[in-house]
Amino acid sequence: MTESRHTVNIKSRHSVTIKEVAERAGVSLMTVSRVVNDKGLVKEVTREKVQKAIEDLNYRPNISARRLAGGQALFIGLLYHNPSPGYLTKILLGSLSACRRNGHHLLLEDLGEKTPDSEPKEVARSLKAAGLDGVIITPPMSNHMPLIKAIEAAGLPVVRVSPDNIHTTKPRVAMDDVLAARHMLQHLVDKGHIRIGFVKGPSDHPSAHHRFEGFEAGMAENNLALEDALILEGDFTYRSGLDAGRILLSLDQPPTAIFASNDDMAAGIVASAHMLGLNVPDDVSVAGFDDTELATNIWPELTTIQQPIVEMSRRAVELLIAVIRNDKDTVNAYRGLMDFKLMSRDSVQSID
Amino acid sequence: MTESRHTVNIKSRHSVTIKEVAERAGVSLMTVSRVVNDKGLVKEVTREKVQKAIEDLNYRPNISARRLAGGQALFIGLLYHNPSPGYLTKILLGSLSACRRNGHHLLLEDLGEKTPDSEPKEVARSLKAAGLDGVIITPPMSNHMPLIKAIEAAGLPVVRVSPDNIHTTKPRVAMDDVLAARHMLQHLVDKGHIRIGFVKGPSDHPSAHHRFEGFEAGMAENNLALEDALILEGDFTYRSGLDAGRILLSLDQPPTAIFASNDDMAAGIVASAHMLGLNVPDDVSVAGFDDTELATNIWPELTTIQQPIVEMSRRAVELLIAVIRNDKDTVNAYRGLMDFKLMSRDSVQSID
DNA sequence: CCACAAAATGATAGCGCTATCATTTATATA
DNA sequence: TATATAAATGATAGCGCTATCATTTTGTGG
Repeated sequence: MTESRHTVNIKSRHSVTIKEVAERAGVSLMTVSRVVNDKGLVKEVTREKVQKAIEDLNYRPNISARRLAGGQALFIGLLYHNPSPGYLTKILLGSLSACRRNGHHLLLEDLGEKTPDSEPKEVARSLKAAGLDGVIITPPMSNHMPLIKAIEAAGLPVVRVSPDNIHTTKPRVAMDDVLAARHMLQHLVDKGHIRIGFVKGPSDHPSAHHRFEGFEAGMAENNLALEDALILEGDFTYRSGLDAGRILLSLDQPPTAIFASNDDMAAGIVASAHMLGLNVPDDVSVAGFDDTELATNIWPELTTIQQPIVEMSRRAVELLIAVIRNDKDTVNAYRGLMDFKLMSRDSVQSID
Repeated sequence: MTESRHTVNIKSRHSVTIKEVAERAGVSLMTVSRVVNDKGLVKEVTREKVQKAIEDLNYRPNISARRLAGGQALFIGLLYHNPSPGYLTKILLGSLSACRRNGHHLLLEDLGEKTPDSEPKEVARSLKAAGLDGVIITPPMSNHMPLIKAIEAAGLPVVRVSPDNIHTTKPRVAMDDVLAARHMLQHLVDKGHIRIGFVKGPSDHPSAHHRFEGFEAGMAENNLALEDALILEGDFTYRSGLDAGRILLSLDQPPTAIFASNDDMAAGIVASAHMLGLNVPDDVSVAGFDDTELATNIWPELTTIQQPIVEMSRRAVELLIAVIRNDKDTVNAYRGLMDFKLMSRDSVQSID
């Protein structure tokens, strides 16, 4: 903050226009616009003069004027269907942030009211009729192929968030569940656990396969044999975790650690341990997946895999813009899978 | 959808302008604008003609143009600090919806990075400098009086969401915790419960007082005596619910129902019951408050009080706009407390 | 110094709509 | 019928900015 700034009557965000900056810097409107938009073709001396005027006047561009004049504002649809609130929050934060930065509109579309199973074509048509330029589809609808095909057939570009087929060549944003599950398994092995139980998600759910695949790969890497009695299947609910935990912890030789395919089931397993008078993590360590709100609500807090949801949704917006703009460089730059994070908390400990 | 619509080449949302509607309806731009904005001074016959043209062409106003021309777009700051994700989601959905409908900008401000306890004036100054027209403050910051006073002193109108002092004459949006708690207590009594335990929130938290006040009032209305041993204090965490549940359920005469001041503690009480080999709700009914995600994640699902958060945040935006516009009628219309909803689920049952 | 090309800068119409003032039409009254 | 008033409609400048074309400045080579 320069001293001269305190003598300027700053009324509101919209009072300082590009005209005033131009006058103060002694250049034209267009030169200010070029500086603001990093357009090049501006001499460094001139640029510095303009930058100073911008700072002195606390100039902020008027987004509405930019959009109207530039005619470049896109309308991006974000489709969701019964997400967990924690997941939707992060999706919203990331996508809103990316839209704001790029001067685009984000329109939320809750498919819960639309019974998408019945009429994919009708949904696609109404999205098109709403004037959307492209669509981001979040789980679980990111795996609903009839709907996706209908939207693409309607001529709308689509970016999918965490589709089950992460190897698709179509635009998608995802992290690697297999690698993340291997990482968690390795974490348990590094803590000395050898006898490790695993609770799968529902077999009709491909992400459940990916997580199990990572568990299997990690066991193989550590030359640990899979034992059928230690591998059960749940349905991603707390109740199914309760049931699985009761079975695993009642074995003659119970596991010293249990890795559940999501946090809800992990929380149910913790509750089962407590029902059986066991202490977590002293008697059994429990790990989850997803880092939902539940993971830190219960006691002890869960060790789990955190998905970078905010960053994924931000990237989904940027990828969709690149697709719409036919910006192949950016599309290619975003092919990679995103990093996850292992959140080590109180539900896992080393074997003494 | 009329038949004639299918013969129109609809390119995108921005292709149909007010000019095209005017031509089709045989009126001026301003007449279309008046119809679109419900401005009055338009004959019914003319209005119908314009409406038909709007529908035929699927005209949608260009928000950027409206904001730029109208010069009425406000920048509304939404301040939050470590909210639960479920809470923030609903706040976002409601406030975004209200902002979109009114053509205003919503700017999110996460106070978590700003250590608001240290510099309320600095926070207020930066909000003002960002060009905001007004601010919505969500819990827990809606009770941070130094910050609120600093923001008001900086000349920014403030609307608080769920402040602890719901009787304040300053603009706020809230529901009645006392009445809601009375309602839940009555629900338990109507189910035949007489011996009812209560777990308070932390005594330095005014909403905890309100909920206890409602419990007390409901007990008095039903001529039920308060028994000290049945009333404990937790700190709104799952762990404190575990502890309180263990104590209450180990009494010589345990309660037949326990009402916890929030869902986290209620979930901990359910876990304690399970640890003690008790069945919920057969052996003890458990009720919570807030209807957080946790309430339906655990098993059995909690009977609880649901706050109308989406509607509250929508109203907060509209109230703030009314304050900024000095629209006293609307400000007065929004003085009332908002309705809650009792969500009756599996954790409470009648005494046989 | 001159000619030419490239870089830098400037002027302005227009983006879609609305606030405001001007004009036209309809209605009421004498 | 004439006049005044109210209701309804229309014309247009301008909101803040950018795409585009025009003009000026600078740098290079002969």
